[in-house]
Amino acid sequence: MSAEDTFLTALREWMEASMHRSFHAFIRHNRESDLSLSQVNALFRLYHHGASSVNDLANYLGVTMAAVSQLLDPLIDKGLVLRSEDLQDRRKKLIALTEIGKDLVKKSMNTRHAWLSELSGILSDAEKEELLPAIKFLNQRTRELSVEGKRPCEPDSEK
Amino acid sequence: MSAEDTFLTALREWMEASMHRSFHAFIRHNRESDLSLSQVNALFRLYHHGASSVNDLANYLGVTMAAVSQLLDPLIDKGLVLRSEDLQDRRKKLIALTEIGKDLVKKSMNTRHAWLSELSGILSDAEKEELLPAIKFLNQRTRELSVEGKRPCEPDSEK
DNA sequence: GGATATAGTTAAGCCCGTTTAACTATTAAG
DNA sequence: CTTAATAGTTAAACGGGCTTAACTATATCC
Repeated sequence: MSAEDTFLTALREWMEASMHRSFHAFIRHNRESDLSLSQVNALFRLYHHGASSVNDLANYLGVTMAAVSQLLDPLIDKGLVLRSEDLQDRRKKLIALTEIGKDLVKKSMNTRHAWLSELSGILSDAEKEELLPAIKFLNQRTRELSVEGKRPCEPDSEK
Repeated sequence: MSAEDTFLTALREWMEASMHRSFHAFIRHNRESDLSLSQVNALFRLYHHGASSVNDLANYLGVTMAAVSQLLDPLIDKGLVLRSEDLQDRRKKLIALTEIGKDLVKKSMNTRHAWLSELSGILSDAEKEELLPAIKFLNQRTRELSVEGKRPCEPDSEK
């Protein structure tokens, strides 16, 4: 097994375990909220990508603009999201998170990642100190990957 | 900021970025398949937890047994899952992944984690070698965490 | 043995997220 | 100016996932 493969295998194992642990919390949390999966995904997209058009969100979520337009209404009513005109092109609308919306996303992420505290709990201070640089390094290099904002998503349909 | 906080913050940032990158691929992949979210979750549960009863799956998914019983039918038709009697308690059924089912889960995970290859690609061999012990260590300690979780499927083959 | 509880399936009906289609408004093209 | 294309909204209809309720079968308790 090459060094490349060993590294990828270890990384994949870490991701599988992480996703599995985070996912259950996510599904349950989502079911308890009165938001649909698409609504939650839209909020996360806005959180990571910044203000977007309805079309962007539709492409990202893989649904029609009509669906997005409708799923946004309750989000606006709840004050999670703001819908304003794009001054460059007045056909477009700019969808953006409000502070309340951002808080909700952060809270949701913390629920998903509650198990990380548990993990942190069984590590000694020395171990954490030793791991920290590696994690920070991974974060930094991941940020460099295909910089956000490059392209909302792949145009799988003609666009 | 305490060492504990610094560590947790770094870990959380890593998880947020990972989840965000993996999630889009997951949603799209899921939408393209003709499986519902619950069906996919059931398959993942079976993969990580091993053979389960209908009741177990219902609790895990947060739905009724009736729902599980119905969502399993197509999975059995497709040959992804096997439904057999529990010899200890003949009221129960044992739901288990077939080889085809395991392959599908693995394939799905690889799609989700495709971006890891991209990450690996921008790292030098020296960097990977330096990161490897930290990742392996995290994997090991995470495995110890498992209170709820059972053993995953034996990692028999690599794809 | 008889009563009750648990595990699972089936069918009917509901809910709600999505699509389709029709419409408005703005921009771009000829 | 006229025509076509793009962005978004709205309403109606569809479809699928879930629940409830009724039923079968096995296990447990007295």
